[in-house]
Parts: sequence; C-alpha cells; structure tokens
Amino acid sequence: MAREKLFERSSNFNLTDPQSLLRWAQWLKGKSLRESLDALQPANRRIALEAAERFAKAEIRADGSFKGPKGILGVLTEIIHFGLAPDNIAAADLKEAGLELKVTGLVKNSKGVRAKERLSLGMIDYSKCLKSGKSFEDDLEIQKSLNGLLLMTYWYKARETNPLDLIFHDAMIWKPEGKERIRIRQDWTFIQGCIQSGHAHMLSERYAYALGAPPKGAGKDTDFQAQPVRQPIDYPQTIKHFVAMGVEEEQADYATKDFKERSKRPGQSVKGYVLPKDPALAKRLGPFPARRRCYSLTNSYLTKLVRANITKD
DNA sequence: CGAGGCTCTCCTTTCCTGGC
DNA sequence: GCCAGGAAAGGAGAGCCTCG
Repeated sequence: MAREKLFERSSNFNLTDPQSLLRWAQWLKGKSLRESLDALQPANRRIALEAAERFAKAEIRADGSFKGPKGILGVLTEIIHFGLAPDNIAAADLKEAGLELKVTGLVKNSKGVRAKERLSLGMIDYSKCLKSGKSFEDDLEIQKSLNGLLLMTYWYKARETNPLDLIFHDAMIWKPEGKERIRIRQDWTFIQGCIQSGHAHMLSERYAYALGAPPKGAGKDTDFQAQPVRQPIDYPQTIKHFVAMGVEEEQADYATKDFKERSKRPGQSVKGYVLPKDPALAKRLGPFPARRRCYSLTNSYLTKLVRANITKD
C-alpha cells in the first residue's frame, strides 16, 4: 500500500524514480523547510499545515512561528517537502522507489563534520532472531533501510525550537553493496549470535563495524524482558557458535573476552550489564533480562558515510 | 475507554584519547 | 600521569497505538 498523498508535487519529483527523489531532496540544500513550505500553492500549503497539526501536533502560525514538539523534522519533511502522510507501516517510506527516508542531524567540531547521533533503523525482535533459517535478506526490519536509504542531513542546532528554521546540508542515497554489505551482514549475524547464545544482555554498539544494537525504549524498567535463551552458553562454545554462523574470528574472540569481563559486573552499565532497578521484576524475568534494543548505524559509521558521500562544506 | 506497551527523538552519563 | 574535550553509550519524556 502506498502512502497517502496529501497533495501533488509531481512537477518536482516522480515517486517511482529514486534519482528524481534525490534531486528533490537536494533542492533543500542550504535551505530550510520554511522555503519548501513557502513554495507551495496556498491550497496545498493549507493541507500541509493541517497535516502537520494532525500528525505531529505542530502548529505553524501565519507569522512562521512554531508551537509543538521540536524533534519532528523528519515528519515535517515528509509532509511539507514530499506531500506524504506519515504512517507506521513497516514498509519503506518511499516504497514505490524502494527508498526509506531518513533525516539526520550533523554537527561541526574541530575535526570537521560529523553525525550528531547514531541512526536507528528498526527494532530488534528477540524471539524472531531464534527462528532457524531466518536470513539477513529476509529481515525486513533492516532490509527496508539497506535496500536504499534516502538520507537527508541538516545542521543540528541546540536549543532551536523551530524546526522550520533548520538548514539542510545535503542528501544522498545509500545502498550498501559488495564488501560493505558483507561487513554489515556480519554485524547482523553477530547480533543474532548474541541472542541465540543467551547473550542478549551483552548487546551493545561497541562490537559493531557499522550495524550496532543500542538500547531504545521508554526508559525505566519497562524496557526489560526475559531473553529467549535464559542461560548463556560458555565462552569457548560462544566463539565456536559465532564463527560457525559466519562472524569473523577476530570479532568473535574480542567480543567473547569482553563478555567475560562484563559478566562479572551485573547492574553496572557499560563495564558490566544493566539490570532492572526493581528486584521483584528482575526476579520475575530470570537471570539475564535483556533491554529493548534497535538496529542502528553507529555514530562513527554514519560520520564516515557523510564525509565520504556528501559534498564537503 | 483506560492502562500499559511501543516507538519516536532528545538528553545525560561514562569513557577514551591526545596534548601537555 | 593528569586534564579537558569529544565521542560513545545508556537513559528517558511524551505521544500514539493496541487490547482487554
């Protein structure tokens, strides 16, 4: 099912043509969303404002001031710039072109441009990771992004309360192929291996080349769940398991040693592994409860991508 | 129709590294 | 060996959705 079109911007792009979507995304280079909004005909402008209100609780007043959540640049971009209604269907945003739309912030420091944050791609479903025969290629949660990501970057500005004033930097289509894709598949395999070997509580971004597993949740104890494999297998077996699955020996060896160290410090984040604060919940969930996590492109990898593929500034 | 679950995104803490 | 700044990683608020 295609996205609901709010209005036609057919002179600007063709929803089935990735390159036209990229060009249209790049139109925003050096501009803000406000300019895209101003370029709309009055009738469409009204539709866009109404949609922003409906989908994002964002009130854009006639004088250009803004009232609403500030972290909704992505949603506003979809609505205003592409004329599409957001939905929460698992398929890619720009399905006809096979592209997933992501809007992400950049910052500049002494060493140059970098990504402000990791980029989250989709939630990890622990129970699904146990199904045998489930392959990387079948994991839609992540393939929708790996099959083509229309990545739009903007200059992050702390304390900016009006998303319409944020300046876009550039846009690119990212579709990992060849070596890059294989490397990402290994990261994915590593994550599956952690869950299958009873180490879901050890998942982290630190073992990743590109694809990490940072925590993602509503905060507090509700983020925890019993992991599907209750008892971790021992470390020699864990290495073997990883390698048999296709993880590089170096990564498997490093991670397993690190697991061993961290396992000595339950309840200590980073150097150990996190636990629910409520002891009763911890007891109910069993010995190694796992936090809700997502698949993400790590900050450092995203930074590399941005530096390599997007025009220097 | 209300409680709790889910997911979006931003915020805070911890850790690492490079310069002295 | 210490300090500061920046990066990595964990933590969390809020709104929407789902299900009883």
